[in-house]
Order: sequence, then C-alpha cells, then structure tokens
Amino acid sequence: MDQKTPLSKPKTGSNTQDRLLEAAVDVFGRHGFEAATTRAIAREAGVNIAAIPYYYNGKEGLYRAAVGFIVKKVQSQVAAVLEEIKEQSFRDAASRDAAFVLLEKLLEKIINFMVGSPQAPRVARIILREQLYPSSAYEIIFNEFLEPVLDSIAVLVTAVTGEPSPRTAKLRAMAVMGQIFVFRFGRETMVRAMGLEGYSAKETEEIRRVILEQTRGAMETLTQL
Amino acid sequence: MDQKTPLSKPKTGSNTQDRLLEAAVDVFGRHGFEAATTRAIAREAGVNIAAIPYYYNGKEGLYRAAVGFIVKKVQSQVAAVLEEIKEQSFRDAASRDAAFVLLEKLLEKIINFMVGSPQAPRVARIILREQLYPSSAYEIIFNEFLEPVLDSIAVLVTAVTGEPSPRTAKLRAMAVMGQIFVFRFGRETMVRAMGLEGYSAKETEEIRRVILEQTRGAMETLTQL
DNA sequence: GTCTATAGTCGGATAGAC
DNA sequence: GTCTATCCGACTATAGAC
Repeated sequence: MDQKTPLSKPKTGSNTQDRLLEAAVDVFGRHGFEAATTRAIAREAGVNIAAIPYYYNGKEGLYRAAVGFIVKKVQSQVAAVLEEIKEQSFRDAASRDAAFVLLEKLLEKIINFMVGSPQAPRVARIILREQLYPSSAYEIIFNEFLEPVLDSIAVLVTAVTGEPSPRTAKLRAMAVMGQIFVFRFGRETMVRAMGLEGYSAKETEEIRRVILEQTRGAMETLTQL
Repeated sequence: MDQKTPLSKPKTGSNTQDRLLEAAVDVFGRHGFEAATTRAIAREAGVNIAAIPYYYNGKEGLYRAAVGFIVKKVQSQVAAVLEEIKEQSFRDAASRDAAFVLLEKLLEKIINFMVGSPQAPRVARIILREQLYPSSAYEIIFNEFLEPVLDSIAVLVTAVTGEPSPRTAKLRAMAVMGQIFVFRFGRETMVRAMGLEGYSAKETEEIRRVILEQTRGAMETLTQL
C-alpha cells in the first residue's frame, strides 16, 4: 500500500497544511483561541511550529482557517433541507403541514450534529465561543450558518403559525434554536444534574423527543390565537 | 461626608480588596480567564499588581472569588421565588394553576437579569464560559444557581403537565431555560439578524412575551396528552 | 499594606541553514 | 518546504524597601 495515495477519508491529512488544519480544529475546540498554543497544535499535527506562520500567516490565520473548515462541515449537514425550504412558497393553506414537516426535519438535523455527533463538542465550542467573544471569524459563522438557519426557521414558523410580524417570527425562531443549543453548551450541567456519564444514543433520542414535542406544542397553541 | 463610611451601594469598593474584586468581574467577564491579564485588572481597580497575589493568592484565586461574587448576586435575584416554590406541595388539582403562575414568575426573574439587566453581559459570559470550559469554579455556579433553578423548574413542569418521569421533567426544564439563555449567549447573532444596536427595553419586553407564550403553549399541549 | 524592581516562564514569530 | 536556533515581548509571581 502506497501511503501517499490520496484516500477519500484519510485518517490524517497527508500534507503539512492539512494536518495543521485538523489539529487546529481539535486544539482550538478544546481550549479556545487564547489558551490554545501554536506549540500544542504543531505537536498534535506532528509538524514544525514554523509551519504555522509559513502556511497560515500565524496563529490567527490558522484559527480563521479552522473556523471556515468547521462551518463548511456544519453547513453541509443542513444544506439540503435549507434548499428544500427555499423552493417552497408556503402560500396556500395546505402548505402549513408541509412547513411543519420541514421544520421538524431541520430541527432533527441540527439536533443530530449539535447533540448527537461525536465531533459536536469541539465544533460547537468554537461556534459558541465566537458568540461570547466575537472575533473576525464570527462573520463566517454568521453568514454561512447562523443567519441562513435562523431565517429558514423563521420562514417555517411564519408558515405554520401565521405570525404576521417578521420580527416576532425571528424571535420565535431564536427561542426554538435555544432549546437545542442549551443541551450542547449546558452539557456539563445536564450531565451532573441527571447523573450521566455523557450523552449516549438514548439521551440524544430523549432530547430529540422533548424538543420536538415542546416545539409542536408552542406552534399549535400559537396557531389557535 | 466621611468616605470611609460604608454605604449600601458604593460606586467602587473602598478598600483594595473590594476594588480588585469588582475589576475582576468586569475584566474576566469581558475577556475570559486566559485572555484577561492581572495587569489590566490591577489597572482598572487602580491598585498595584502585587496586590493580587497578596489578597487572593494569585490570578486563579481572584477568578474564583469573582465567580463566587457574581453567583451570589445572581442567586439573590431568584432566591425569593425558589423559596416560594419549595414551600408549596402541588398535590391537589387546584395547585396546577399556582404552579404555572410560579413558573412564569421565575422565568421572568431569569429573563430580567439574563437579558434585561445592564450587568448581564459580563455576568453571563462568566457563567457561560464555565459551561464551555469548566474549571474549579464551575462547582460554585452549579451548586448555588444552576441546579436549584433547574430543579425548581422541573418541579413546576411536573406540577403543571403531570409529567410522570422526573428525568423527562428535567429535560423539559433544560429546554425551557435554553429559550432564555439563547438570547444572552446569542446576543450578537440576534443583534445582527434583526439589525439592532443592542437590547433595549422594547426588545427585552418582546423577548419576554415570546418566551412566555411559547412556554405556555408547550405546557398546555403536554397537559392534554 | 503598598510599592518598585526583577526574576522566571512561556508564547509567537523570524532568520537562515539545509 | 522543513528544520534549528533564537529573539522579543508579555505575563504572573516574588523579594524586599518603605
């Protein structure tokens, strides 16, 4: 076997640049920008520290590249559903049900990688950290992921409930997203409060059910208004 | 006026130790533990850097003191409601309405300081940061604030919906809290998505309405199951 | 209790050989 | 393109005068 042959999913990047990027996602995800050291990243990537300024113009450039990398991954998880939503117009009354189906579909996708996936912790930490302390990389996350998702949920909420104000629809969309994100950023709290070791498939499933039930409840009651 | 006279709300701590603590809450809240420097804290407090190891045994000790300080403040905001909840037993059917009233009361308290209060950003950042990167100070936040609040909401959810599983009740409580917290940790996203300058009283009020409406909807639908 | 001076450490970036 | 060696800056903490 020729180790140089490019595989579809190499265990680790073949070239220095890619290895650095992968290590960066990991280390920045675990420690955050300031606490992460270029030394640790280089060590984990198995390359020389000097390669960081060489390929990425320094620590900050590497960080931005890492953020871009994970956002692309995350975005790809919801891209198909977002496309479906854009195609529909939700004009007639029958489309209310279609909108609700799409809403559940989108929420499930987000739950799957925010709560259920094994890479979720490091990916989510970078995203959440940028919420708390926005850097120049915030734009990438907002433009490529947060805003499209928020807008799509708002569109669906409007179609489902008939909410007349676009402003209120966005607030509702944000609250719905919060129900999901809280299980990621508050994972430690959840684990301690319930005496878990972590989120297993069972917990992810329970979380999924609770979120979908409560969202359905909220939407239905609003519709009756 | 004697400056030494202890006032109920001094503009800034009279002694070195208190001034340091206040500055620490501010600087740690803005930058996080690693990025915050003892130099900046000492400068903001108007004291000598050497006072930090002297009074707090170093940067980490000061951080823990700051966390303890803010948790006590936050806890005091909800203490009265938590006490009310503990006193009730929620056994008869009539208590369902009482539970719902208390739930709304508690949520409003949390919204008020998590979204509406001017100190919210720095206080919340410290709390949220400990969720992402728990340190030894996490215990304080969990024991004094998160767990009591989570438990109380779970008790109320149980009383309102008749949810039989305590486990599920906690998950529901977490989701409800998420609706609130998302407006704090995702503030930057909210601001950009809606083209705001920040949360004014008007936005806080809208957020309050949306959260209470959606929570009410979720609870009512669950009751009918 | 508060200060100055400084020790001791570590991080990121660069220069230049190979 | 990758390495070693090194610089420079910034940080926390300590020693010791006052």
